Amino acid sequence: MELNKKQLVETLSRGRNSAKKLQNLLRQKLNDDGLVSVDDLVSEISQSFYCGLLVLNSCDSGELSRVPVSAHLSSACTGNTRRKTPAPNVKGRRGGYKRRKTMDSRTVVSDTIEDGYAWRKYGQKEIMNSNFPRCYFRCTHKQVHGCKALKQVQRFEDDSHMFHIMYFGQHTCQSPNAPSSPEGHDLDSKNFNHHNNLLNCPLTITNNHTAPCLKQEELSNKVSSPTSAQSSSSLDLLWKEILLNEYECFKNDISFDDIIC
DNA sequence: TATATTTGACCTAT
DNA sequence: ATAGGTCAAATATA
Repeated sequence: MELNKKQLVETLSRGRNSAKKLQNLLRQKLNDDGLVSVDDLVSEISQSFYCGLLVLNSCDSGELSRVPVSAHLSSACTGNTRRKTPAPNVKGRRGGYKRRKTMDSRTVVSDTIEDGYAWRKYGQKEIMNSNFPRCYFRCTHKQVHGCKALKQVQRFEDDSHMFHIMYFGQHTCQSPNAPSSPEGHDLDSKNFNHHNNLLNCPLTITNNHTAPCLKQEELSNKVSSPTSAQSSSSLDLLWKEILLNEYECFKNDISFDDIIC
């Protein structure tokens, strides 16, 4: 594990440096119209790598802290009082829970919890050694279509803009809001080279020990058309370098659960 | 009124 | 014993 962590630190560092290079390159090449959104996106990429490094470092130092829960994820603490009287004893009516295995799960690092699907929140928990609560969602169409898709969202420790999102199970519903490439459908590893999609893709990690995948999400509304800014072969090379860095993590069989202590 | 959210209680795995 | 995942009553909102 120690060796894996070292490899991960090196890989993330290289990825972050590559993103920085790309950012500098874009600043030279783009006009003012395209600069803002693309620049923001590259900053996010760089920030993602930085977050990963921070998480690793915080694991090493063992630093723990408790800070107030963010209002964004936890509007729970609004002072509203609920259940003035204790709930009746319902022991015996519940049971059958199974702690979920991490297999068949997918992890997404994104700056938004939106993914095009309709989710219904069913729980929230304070997590040990974590500044932010973990929120639990299930598909809104569970009742109608029996859709078993689940989602957990937790904000990153050291960066209030990024979310660690874990998906469990596949969407079996036909949600009208569902994106064309739902998160439940892992892309083939061939798509790793499809750089036209990459500007819009937050980092996705699968736990089923298959090839890494990338996910199309709604960051598309934040960035200008990738094709307009990617004619340069040097840009292609930089993107490939960033993606190869990501791929190396999984070639070495490092799962995200290993990173998040 | 229907649907969604909040949150304490309950349950299982470790 | 504890942490994390889920349930479900109470409450909020459209």
